[in-house]
Amino acid sequence: MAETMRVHTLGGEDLLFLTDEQIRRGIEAMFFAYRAFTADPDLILAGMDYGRAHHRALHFIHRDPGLTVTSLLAVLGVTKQSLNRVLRTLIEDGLVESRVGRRDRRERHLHLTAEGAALERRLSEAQRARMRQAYRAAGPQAVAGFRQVLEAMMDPDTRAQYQSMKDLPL
Amino acid sequence: MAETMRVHTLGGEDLLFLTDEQIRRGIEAMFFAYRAFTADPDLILAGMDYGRAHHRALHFIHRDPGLTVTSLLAVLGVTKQSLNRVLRTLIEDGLVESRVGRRDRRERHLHLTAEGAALERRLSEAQRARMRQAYRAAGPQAVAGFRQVLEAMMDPDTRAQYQSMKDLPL
DNA sequence: TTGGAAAGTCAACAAGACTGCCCTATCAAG
DNA sequence: CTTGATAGGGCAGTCTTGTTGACTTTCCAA
Repeated sequence: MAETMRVHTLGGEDLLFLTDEQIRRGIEAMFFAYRAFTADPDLILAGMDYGRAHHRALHFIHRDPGLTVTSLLAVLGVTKQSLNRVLRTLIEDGLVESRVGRRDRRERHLHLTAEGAALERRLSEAQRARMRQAYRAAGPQAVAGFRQVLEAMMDPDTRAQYQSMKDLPL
Repeated sequence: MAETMRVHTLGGEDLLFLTDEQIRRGIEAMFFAYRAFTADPDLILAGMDYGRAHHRALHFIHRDPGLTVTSLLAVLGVTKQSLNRVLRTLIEDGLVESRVGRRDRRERHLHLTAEGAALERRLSEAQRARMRQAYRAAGPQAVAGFRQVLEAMMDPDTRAQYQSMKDLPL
């Protein structure tokens, strides 16, 4: 409340966008958009025994094949035990392969099987279709701003990780 | 995969931002940013008996005091039973007041008590602080783009609801 | 060689979503 | 005044996904 309607000017640029009300609008937009963002893959997963967590695991294994359980843990930001349950079902069902590390045999390196890659592609394509449509509707300049704000919102560690991921082969 | 690296030009404007890889980056940005977005309120809630669901209820009751249970249901997009559990604890703990409708006595109109408003403010301020910092870092043009993309991503019904909400008194 | 640290697994529990079914109170229309 | 629809609530049970705690296997360094 304190800042509501406090509008300034700085270097000739108005700061209307920093009003509490404007920020609240952004918060709500984030909530509604994220719900839509996850809706399509969730619908596909609903039939199977899988959920959103499986999708996330498939996504990051696809993006960085051979990554270890610990790395995946760090990216997903969940506990080892939580990930393990998800990973176990994916391995049992033959979607993910877990290979013992050759240099360090404590490590498990994760890869998608053909079947796993197929599901990943299906989920990913559903999600990308919505994203692509939103990008197309909003245009390149809006997309650039979208990405800027999202990056600025991340925790510094996550942001560093995110930015370094761009180097990975897709 | 089909569209990877397919870059076009349309009216002199490049469509690099529609590459599958670019869209994947957007998807990951969305995931990481949303995690940060909910982190601060979650931390506050962690100590109490409440969770994210309580925060959402408080937010929308604050934004639209006196709304009915059914309206709140529609906004949140959850089932009656799921909301009911949350609402019951909030009412029992004296954060939310449920008033019988005067025109239609079947309806329950929801209001925050002083205590409820205080918690809402505390949660909201934590979330807004991050948002404000991100907005400030990215600048007004980026913020406009951010909002455009998020709106384009929503389901049409949600978008209509979201856009009409701007008329509500805060 | 032995002891600590790291990687991963198993078991049990909690939050919060869901469905299905049942109930009351109220309203509105025939 | 009855009857059907609507608003709200409750109970039981399930599922996903997060948590903590305790355990095994493996590695490495003193």
